[in-house]
Amino acid sequence: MLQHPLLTKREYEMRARVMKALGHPTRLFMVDELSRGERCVADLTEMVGADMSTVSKHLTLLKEAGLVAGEKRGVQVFYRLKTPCVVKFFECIDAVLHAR
Amino acid sequence: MLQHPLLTKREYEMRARVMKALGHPTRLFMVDELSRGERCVADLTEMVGADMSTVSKHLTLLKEAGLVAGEKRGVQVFYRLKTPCVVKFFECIDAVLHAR
DNA sequence: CGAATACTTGGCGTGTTCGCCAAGTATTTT
DNA sequence: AAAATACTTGGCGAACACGCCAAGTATTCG
Repeated sequence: MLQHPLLTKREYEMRARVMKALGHPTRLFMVDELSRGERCVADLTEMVGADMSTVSKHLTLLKEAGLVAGEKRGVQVFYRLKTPCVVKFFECIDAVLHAR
Repeated sequence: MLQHPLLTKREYEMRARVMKALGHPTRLFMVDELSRGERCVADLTEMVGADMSTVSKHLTLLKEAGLVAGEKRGVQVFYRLKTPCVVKFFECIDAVLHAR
């Protein structure tokens, strides 16, 4: 990374942060689910089967990575996928998995 | 994840493992570099600027995730990218980053 | 205003990741 | 066979991630 970096160190760090955000089964599930439409935290919590605080933290992490956005409507917060291209990752990942 | 999972829990775990492997700046750099052609560990070590043992462990992790393959030739080990489609992730990631 | 609902945030224990150093293996060279 | 090169593996401390519970905030409803 010292000599002739293709990108800067900081750029790789930023990219890594996005990939890291997707590196958890629960967050991957939520992204998959959000690709079908917006969901509120309570719905996701029920689907995931964890504490709501845990789900909320996962969503915060995804939001900080720039992958989702949340909008408060009344007492609920609805999350949606900001960058649907992420869904295309899955095809490639499955190719990786099947090639083993 | 309990009710009506789009995929099984295990499938999300397997996918997460692949994404996790890409969730580190050094590994992301190496994948990027390997997309240009095979490289031996010493070359990558010099580029990354870390201990060779560290780089070797990163490569092992990428290999276990199914992303790269290593081939020993003489005293060197050359790594190559097994699934070039991973490179396409970067476009989307940058879209995510620029959309913030 | 008080209670209820839907979330977020703080804190904490546990487990995982990451980096280096040191030691081990394998291949080539002398 | 000994030395050198190119790795890999083990071990260890520091930092980070993850889960739950408890407490806090915000909005709505009676």
